[in-house]
Amino acid sequence: MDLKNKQRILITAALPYANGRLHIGHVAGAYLPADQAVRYLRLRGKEVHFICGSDENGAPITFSALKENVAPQDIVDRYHKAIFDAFAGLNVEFSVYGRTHTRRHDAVAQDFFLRLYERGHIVKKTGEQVYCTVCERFLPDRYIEGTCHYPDCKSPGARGDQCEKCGRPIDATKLVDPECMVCKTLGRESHGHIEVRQTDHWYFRLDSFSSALREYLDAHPEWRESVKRFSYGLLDQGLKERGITRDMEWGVPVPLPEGEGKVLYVWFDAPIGYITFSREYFESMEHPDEWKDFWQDPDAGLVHFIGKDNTVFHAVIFPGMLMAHGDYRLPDAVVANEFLNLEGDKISTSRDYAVWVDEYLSEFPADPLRYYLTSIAPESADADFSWKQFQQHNNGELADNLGNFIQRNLTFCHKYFEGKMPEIDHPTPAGEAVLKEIEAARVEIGELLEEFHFKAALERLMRLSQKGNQYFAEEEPWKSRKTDMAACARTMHVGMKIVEALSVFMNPFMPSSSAKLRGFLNLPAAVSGDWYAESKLQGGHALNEPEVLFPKYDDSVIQPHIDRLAGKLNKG
RNA sequence: GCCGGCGUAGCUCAGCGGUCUAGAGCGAUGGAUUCAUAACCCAUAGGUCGGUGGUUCAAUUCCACCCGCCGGUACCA
Repeated sequence: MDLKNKQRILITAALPYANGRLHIGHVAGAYLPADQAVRYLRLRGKEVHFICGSDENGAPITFSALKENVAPQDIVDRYHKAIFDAFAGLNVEFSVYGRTHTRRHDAVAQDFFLRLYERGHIVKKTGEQVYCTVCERFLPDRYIEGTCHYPDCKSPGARGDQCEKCGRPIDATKLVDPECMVCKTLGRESHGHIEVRQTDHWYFRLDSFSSALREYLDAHPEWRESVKRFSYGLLDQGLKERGITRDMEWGVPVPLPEGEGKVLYVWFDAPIGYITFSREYFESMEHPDEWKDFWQDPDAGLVHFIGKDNTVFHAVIFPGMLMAHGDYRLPDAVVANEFLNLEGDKISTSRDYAVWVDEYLSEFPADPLRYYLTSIAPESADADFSWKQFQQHNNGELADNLGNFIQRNLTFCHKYFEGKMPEIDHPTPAGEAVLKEIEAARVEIGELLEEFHFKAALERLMRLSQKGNQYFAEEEPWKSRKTDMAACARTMHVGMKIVEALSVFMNPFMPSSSAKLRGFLNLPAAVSGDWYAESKLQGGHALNEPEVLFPKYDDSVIQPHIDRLAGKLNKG
């Protein structure tokens, strides 16, 4: 995605919906790859800003508030903080983590809406919608249930958007014996008070950008297959006007006189949040106009990281909105991951069938999770998280391969070289080969990361570590140190170069372990701007005392997690 | 229903514009070794590449149909 030639890059990660805790599916989908890209690009000396924040509007938040008998603001305050803390614990470090339920965001989103309105890209239409007379509000289709209106189905439990039984789309206004799920959740009588009422809404004329959007996709053959397939699929079916307003109080008010009691649809305002937060960020940096460099100047880079469920909004609708507005450039890339399952089943927040980040972090450090999630990253197909496999990857790869390689080198230097980097006159041919291998890894890991192939990049890193172990075994420094210290030093000097290189290459994937290792090496932790351009570890350099970098976890700490999830399934 | 994905060694997966005797990691077996988190290193293990048919000199890789899972279907975000 030709980021190589871009010096200034803005990266966004999908805005988490502030209505629940953060789980591993979210992390693997968007935030971890985005964070790794940010860290890598910075190592390459790019100016990178990482934009994210809470998506705080939308109907589900108001329903959560009803359920808990608190204000919607209480809900978003709670989860905004919880999610931010979880990110911090995982070392996912944003330049800014904003929120959308603010006056400022209202203003930015309203301006955006008005611009489209004035340019004729938004039209008002009157339609029928289901209304609950007890809740005194219109309901999203998902929140009513009834009997399927297809004569050959007539199954109960059909939702307003789709019949669970026959799978066909439902016209919510035609459901038989509709039931308000909000009332039901709140323990109220849920039948008999659903009406169909007329209401006005504004629609974004996405259809008028069909050909422009197709050209946009055509210009990006390098995007991931799944994103292209999905987006072209939508275009082939024919785009429709999208309703972008809702009858609610909670959200960004529609900035029109007739818009009383209506707000912008959450998915219209959410991506505009990227713009709001960018502006807030650069204002806080006292460069209030600099956001324009990234949103309007094609020389800068703009990349969105998302989960595949957001593809329609980021690859089609938002670009359409930006086109309609006219002042914006289009994103260079939309990087979407597939879904992460858990122990073979779908992650389900409502059933508490998930690995929550805060829960994980109360017991384990961030890096083993970052490592495992990257090693199974759902880049081209859905992947499956299993605790057993987490344990195996941690113990067998992180600890036994990478950690042990580092450990054996460092302790060897401390035992037989007085804690110093061994001095060397000249490397052996085998040593030369290893140095070339380091350079090859540097280039290849870099290329893979530039193309957002995080899983392959991590595998490449691990192969370097394995190479190091092979070298160590072949050279047998434990023998030469008894007979030929100069030969031993030649071996260890080169081995330590691998350790040093790993300390840099590890950084995007496992930042805190990278920093720790840099500490053992007595090198500056911050390697910003330096993708191992040259070795800083010269002969005689004093090393610090190492500790075990990646401890192993035995069954006693893993099994309870497996049991907990199995319990959730049995009940569900 | 329609659109899309998946089904490859015991397990988890690479392989997605037909060239090698179909690969990797883990697991298993044998060997070597002791610097290291009983770690590492070497060797081996022969899986009808979901099924059937077709195109082709040649298909896991292309096409058709079938079986089994899964996702989307635009007011869930």
